[in-house]
Amino acid sequence: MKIGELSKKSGCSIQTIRYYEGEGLISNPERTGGNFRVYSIKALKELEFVKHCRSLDISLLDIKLLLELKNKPEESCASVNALIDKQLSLVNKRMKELKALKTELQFMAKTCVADSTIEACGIIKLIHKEKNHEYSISK
Amino acid sequence: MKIGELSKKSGCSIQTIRYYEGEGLISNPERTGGNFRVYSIKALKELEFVKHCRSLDISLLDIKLLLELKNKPEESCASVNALIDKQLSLVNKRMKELKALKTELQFMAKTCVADSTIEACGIIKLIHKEKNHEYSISK
DNA sequence: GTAAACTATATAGTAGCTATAGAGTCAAGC
DNA sequence: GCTTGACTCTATAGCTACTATATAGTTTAC
Repeated sequence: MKIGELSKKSGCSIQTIRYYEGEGLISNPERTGGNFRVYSIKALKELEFVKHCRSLDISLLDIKLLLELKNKPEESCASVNALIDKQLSLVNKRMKELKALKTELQFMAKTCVADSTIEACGIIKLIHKEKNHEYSISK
Repeated sequence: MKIGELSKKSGCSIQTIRYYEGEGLISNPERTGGNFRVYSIKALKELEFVKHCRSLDISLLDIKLLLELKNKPEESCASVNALIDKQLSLVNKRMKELKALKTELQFMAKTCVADSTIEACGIIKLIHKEKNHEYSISK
């Protein structure tokens, strides 16, 4: 198949496929006489692996690492494990941040009574007042 | 004060301060004879406003919008409100995604029994098998 | 034979910074 | 007066993971 078909089957854009090739995440395809890329089912599998890793938010660099590890099937899988753990703690960290963000934004939303003017708007004042200290709910 | 002091007081890097200036998020400072930037407390306040917005993950574009709104104190604050609401739904969306991610990563972590080989590692297999369907916990 | 659909490469743009190169400025100490 | 070190200046490139564009060549259908 050509790149357009691979794109449809994989759900990756044509640009992204070429980009992944350039980054060495999928193997270089054969070419037709007219220099068009030709892909096999194996290539689709490769691409799907990368795509799934990306859906897990694994960085391209780490995906490369995983691919290298896949080529050493006899080695300990501790490194694969470590990578997933790292990914998990990344996700946990970002979730914490988002939760704090959410609380603060909700607090802001509450301080604005609709149909007021910007001058009187609680939100702008809030952004000004708050600095390093907590958004003083109590006290 | 000069940019180094402003950087320390605000917690923004020197580069970032110059970048914000270029983007029009803080006003252009006076210059000394030797072309050094000179800042006042007002400038520090401006920078803190931007920084606080950034800590709320508000985009530079939206911060610009907020700054414009601040200059029209007599207008309705509905737009400020809308901006915060937009930000909130963004955060909610990302939190959902992260939760799904977390569940999947945790599932993966469980499938790996330490000290196995990569060949036998459940994680790599999992990344291969999973496609569009759920990571079949039940069934 | 030609027009539409597809593909190729190269390059620039996105967000929000950070890092670097190369040069100029300023204050303190000798 | 001169040097040294700390600071600042601008301009440019780099980061991640793509997306978009320009320009050109290739296939396929009618």
